[in-house]
Amino acid sequence: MPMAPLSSRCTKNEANRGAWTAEEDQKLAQVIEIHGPKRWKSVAAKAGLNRCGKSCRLRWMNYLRPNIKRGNISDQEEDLILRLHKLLGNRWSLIAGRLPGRTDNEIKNYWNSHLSKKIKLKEKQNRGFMVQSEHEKTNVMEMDHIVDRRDEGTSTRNVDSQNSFIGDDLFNSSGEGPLNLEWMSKFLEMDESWFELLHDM
DNA sequence: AAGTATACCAACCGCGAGCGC
DNA sequence: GGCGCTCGCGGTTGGTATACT
Repeated sequence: MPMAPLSSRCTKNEANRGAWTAEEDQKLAQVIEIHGPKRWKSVAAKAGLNRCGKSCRLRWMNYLRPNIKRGNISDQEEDLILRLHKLLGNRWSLIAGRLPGRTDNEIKNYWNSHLSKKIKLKEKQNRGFMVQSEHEKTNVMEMDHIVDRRDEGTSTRNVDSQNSFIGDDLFNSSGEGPLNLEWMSKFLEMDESWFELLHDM
């Protein structure tokens, strides 16, 4: 396994690791307020933090940034995550970009700890396996609730079939290779209206 | 009450892309 | 064009909280 470039790794001098303290948060926020969220290495140095720039960036992006929403992901947001994931796969930053106030890390965690399990259980149930625990039952019921809402109304169905088409097109890409890159770039340049459709569903 | 298993999530790691020199 | 630096992304780890036995 080739080593990553030295510049991408935290050095021995940047020894402070683990959970951030309130004091560190405050120092970081102060420096960013003055210098802006860029040049993370120098931000870390200016703040007098024994942390690498990467760590500072992550802390800012996931916790200290203004307008961050934390916890309590709503049904609507969950629904949107499911749809976007179906469409985009594990493109967490893109998905997060469509959920104001949510971070890629939070969505990734939410997916890994909640949604992926729910989906597996749903598939298990669809294959005819018994759902045994109360926890499993709750998960399946929640998935049913989301699917039911998605299937309400003809306009929803129409949009859903459009999504399916887009998703299939996106991931099948004329049968060769994992992605149609030309299509993907067009998709990423799409205006907001298509995503508003997702919100309205 | 104590030990163990599981769930959750903050933080770290490695990699690749973009940019400037 | 090559090199080094910086940034952003997605995968993974590890600590803590909670549930279960």
